[in-house]
Amino acid sequence: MQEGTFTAPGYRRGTVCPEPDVFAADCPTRLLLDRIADKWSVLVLTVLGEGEVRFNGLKRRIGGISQKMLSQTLRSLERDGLVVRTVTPTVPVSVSYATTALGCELLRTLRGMVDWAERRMDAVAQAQTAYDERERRLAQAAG
Amino acid sequence: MQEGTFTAPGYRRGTVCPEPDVFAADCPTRLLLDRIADKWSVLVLTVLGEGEVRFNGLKRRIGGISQKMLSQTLRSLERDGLVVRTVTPTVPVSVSYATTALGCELLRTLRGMVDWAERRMDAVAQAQTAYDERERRLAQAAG
DNA sequence: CGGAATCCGCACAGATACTG
DNA sequence: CAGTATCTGTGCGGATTCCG
Repeated sequence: MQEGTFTAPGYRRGTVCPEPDVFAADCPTRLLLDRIADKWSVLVLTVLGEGEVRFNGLKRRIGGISQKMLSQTLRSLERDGLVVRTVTPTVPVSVSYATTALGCELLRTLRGMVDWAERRMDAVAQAQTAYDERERRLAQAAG
Repeated sequence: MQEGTFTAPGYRRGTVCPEPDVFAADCPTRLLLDRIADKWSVLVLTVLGEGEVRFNGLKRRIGGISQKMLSQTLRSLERDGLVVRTVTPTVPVSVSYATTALGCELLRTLRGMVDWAERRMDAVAQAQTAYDERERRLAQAAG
């Protein structure tokens, strides 16, 4: 097993790549991309971009997320240094989450993706209709 | 079931939301986000951003992708109007993929995400180490 | 309130084989 | 070369329960 110069924690497989390359299955950057190119991560970070939010606030805001996935996503984001968790020892305890500077930096590019989805949805919908129509015709022609 | 003004194909659930909102579990934009905030979609589009590529070219370039996932991802991207498929009737047949204008637009924001991952990997790795160390201490203190 | 722990199903992903 | 078809398993994610 050859050693590379580019290693990182959270990187669990057998080989190490000499430089950052998201296209290499075993590169740490690829594993990182797998985590951030994830719908829940994107949504959580986007909400946190609006300001500090508490656990159940996030859960209420993000439709369809389970407590488990929210918990897992938050822990992963915190471990990667993208989110900070703040515990206020009230009764019952109050826990809030916010983006770090690093998370904020990433968030700028994620926001572009979310905005694009909301802005271009109609164009995508048209493309889908056209595609489905073509498929339908082909299937019919094939009989 | 109330009708909204904002509907779209590929939208299969019971309710319809009146305006684009990625935080609503049943909004078409949310379903779109689920598809593009996906590691394989991001990697495929990123490769295609470099120019027209054939099926096996993509497969070779993207480490760890199975032919099934590549095929599914490409079909989904094509249906959403982000990618065009071109068949050249040679023997054997040659099929190449490229981004559409719409896909190119999305790609600009995706590239930001990929670049960020490669650029900030070291900061993330540091955060992970610190987090794991904190966890280790807490676990030890708890005995 | 903010989780952790447990159980469990099924959809998704991998592997393999086959086809035009 | 560029896929489809089929099978199989497994781990993701939902539901539920319990705790500080």
